[in-house]
Amino acid sequence: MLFLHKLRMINQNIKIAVDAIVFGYEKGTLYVLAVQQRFGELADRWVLPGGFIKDDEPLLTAVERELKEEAGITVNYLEQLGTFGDDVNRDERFRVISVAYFALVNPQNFVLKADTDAKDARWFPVREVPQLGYDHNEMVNLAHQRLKSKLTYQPIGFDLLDQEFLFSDLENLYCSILERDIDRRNFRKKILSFEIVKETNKVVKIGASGRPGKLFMFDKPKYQQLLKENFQFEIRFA
Amino acid sequence: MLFLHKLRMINQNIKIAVDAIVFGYEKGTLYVLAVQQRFGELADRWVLPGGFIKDDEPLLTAVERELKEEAGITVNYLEQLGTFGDDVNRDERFRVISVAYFALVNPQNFVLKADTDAKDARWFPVREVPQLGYDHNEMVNLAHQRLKSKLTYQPIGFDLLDQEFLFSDLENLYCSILERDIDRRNFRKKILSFEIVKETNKVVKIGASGRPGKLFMFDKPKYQQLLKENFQFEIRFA
DNA sequence: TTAACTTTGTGTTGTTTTTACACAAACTAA
DNA sequence: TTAGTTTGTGTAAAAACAACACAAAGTTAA
Repeated sequence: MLFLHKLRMINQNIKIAVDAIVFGYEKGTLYVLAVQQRFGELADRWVLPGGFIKDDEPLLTAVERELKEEAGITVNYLEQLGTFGDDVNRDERFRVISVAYFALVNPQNFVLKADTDAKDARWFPVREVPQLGYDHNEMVNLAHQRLKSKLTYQPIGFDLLDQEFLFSDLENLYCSILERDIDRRNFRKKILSFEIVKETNKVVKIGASGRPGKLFMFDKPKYQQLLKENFQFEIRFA
Repeated sequence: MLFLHKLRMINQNIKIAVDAIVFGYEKGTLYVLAVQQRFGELADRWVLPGGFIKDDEPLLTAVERELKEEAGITVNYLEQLGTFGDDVNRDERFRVISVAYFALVNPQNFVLKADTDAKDARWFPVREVPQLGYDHNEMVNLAHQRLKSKLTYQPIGFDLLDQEFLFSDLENLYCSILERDIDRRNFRKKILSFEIVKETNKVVKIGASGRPGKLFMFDKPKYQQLLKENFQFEIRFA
């Protein structure tokens, strides 16, 4: 940290922003949220939701606020991804350092309402994200990698699903995000062995064909307790 | 990101700093680098090396510069740890958001020379780090956890050792940092199975007793090549 | 009502990986 | 030359993983 005698010399001209990479998942496709700028020379350009933080505002609060303002959503999972500040010209106007956040929403929050600040807010399939402003495509890529790797060592997939889900939903989520085949029996065995999902006694049929399936839920309290006991979630499949 | 019509409203009063948690390792003990502030009301207080970034300076450059200035060292490994900006009063003077970096040095760089800005620079055993200024103890804890977990899935331990090392050095490093016993035979088998360490043909005796051992080296090019081929480093022991 | 189709649900076996474990070789110091 | 220290090495039992197929419960259409 700087020392007091230097204080007078501090005259930084750098702004701080937050940006969020929000993932949503539906029927085998992973989506990323982007918003369209409303004003300025660069209006109409797609970017990640985000914005400058206020002087007295914690970083996390700023992200949550921007997500509300620009897309009208509340996320299910939120963690810091990383801070982008090595490219001094990443913003064309003046120097901005941005703290990027990684977020997941479940389908309940999948409905968007572009609000005051954004002209539009849309979900893009992660493979079809258009060119975004600033270094936001880089952020998306980094977040996408993070999602893939976290999926294997943290039970984070549940945050992309409804509270109650079919086992096949979970399995398809893993298959499609990790882009590999998974043996249904081994997957089920593995997940159940952790004892962090509990079976409801509801049975539903989804598509209009096939045998109805049981609904399951993530048992979060149980998971948190297991964590204290040195439990390690991990999924690795051939 | 903010939109242009709002530009006039941006008048952030927040400063940005970087801080580094630098780990060194010697003879079974893990050390963290701290510096003593030289000036100001809070002189003499121990803190992590770091400081404010310059307007046109990439974050990484700023950390490297501060490490040079305050402790006269160059690190062996450097990555972003996280950004601390949720506690609006983490700095008692005014709002500072700090990007924390995680760094490793090898014993060559273990010699410190407190330079212009710091009164003193010292290695503290990680278990005996004194109370530091700001939220720096939190940073140390987070970095310590990161080190422990990274050790198991990235060949990062080599960055804490001399370029040439005995197998027992590596083993002891793992034992002491992860705080668990490791079976010497299984460990050696595992590491060798990755084929990322090569044997030199030097043989040395270190302490003045016992059978001399071969020196080994980390084969970084080989490792980087294996990475491209989907190689996964991983160490997990009972 | 039955046959064809779709999706859920379940066990076993062979293979690979992990764990546990002990003794000889090379040197030093007394 | 004996006792002490550190390096170096193999095997067997246990656990985890991978591969694999068929019956049950429903729908739809002939």
